Amino acid sequence: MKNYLSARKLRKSFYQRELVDVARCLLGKTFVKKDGENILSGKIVEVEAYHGDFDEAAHSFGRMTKRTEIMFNTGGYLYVYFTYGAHHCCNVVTGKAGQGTAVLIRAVEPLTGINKMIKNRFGRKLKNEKEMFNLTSGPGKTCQAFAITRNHSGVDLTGNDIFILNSKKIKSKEIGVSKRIGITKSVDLPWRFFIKDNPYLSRK
DNA sequence: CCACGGATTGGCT
DNA sequence: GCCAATCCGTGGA
Repeated sequence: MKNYLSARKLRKSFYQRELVDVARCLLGKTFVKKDGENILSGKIVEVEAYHGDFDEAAHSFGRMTKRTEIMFNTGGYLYVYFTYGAHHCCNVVTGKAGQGTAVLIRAVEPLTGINKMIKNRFGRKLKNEKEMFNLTSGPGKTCQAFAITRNHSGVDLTGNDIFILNSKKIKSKEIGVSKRIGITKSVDLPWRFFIKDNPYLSRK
């Protein structure tokens, strides 16, 4: 197997930059979770940005609560929330203390630990090849495949459990931009970013 | 204490 | 394409 995991771990200085810059730069990077014997990893192919100051769709908008406290920390931590009584979604906290800025990981392309991801998602083997593209093609799916729950909210991304590895920067012309998905407020902000034509996107 | 709605998903029409 | 499932965070009484 190609050694996807030899690259260097992203440091706090990467995360503590401006929200949208971090969001775009996260595309193509390798999201990693150590899981006992397994190393689960995937290439980040779709993200969305959320901002506490003026973005009404953000959980951090207007107020800090116990749940969203981690979003107001300095960049470089994980924020995980539970929604619709069924799904977890994970975010990368960015920027400076007090900003309430974070990037939602919406989809990844599986790289290593794929059999474990399949087990976590479906509890069985794949029925067909097509199901590979249903493994991590959404924020809830990705958390399920990586077995990430709100117990992981607050994890330090410069630690050894969950982190992101550097990679070559994705070219601007390869990055698609759109409005965010599934929200009802601040719907017009063009803050969804994705790698064009990647088969693991949550939608085209 | 109670009511309400959600940064989604998958199944059914 | 439409919509129910399902639990918890949040805010108001």
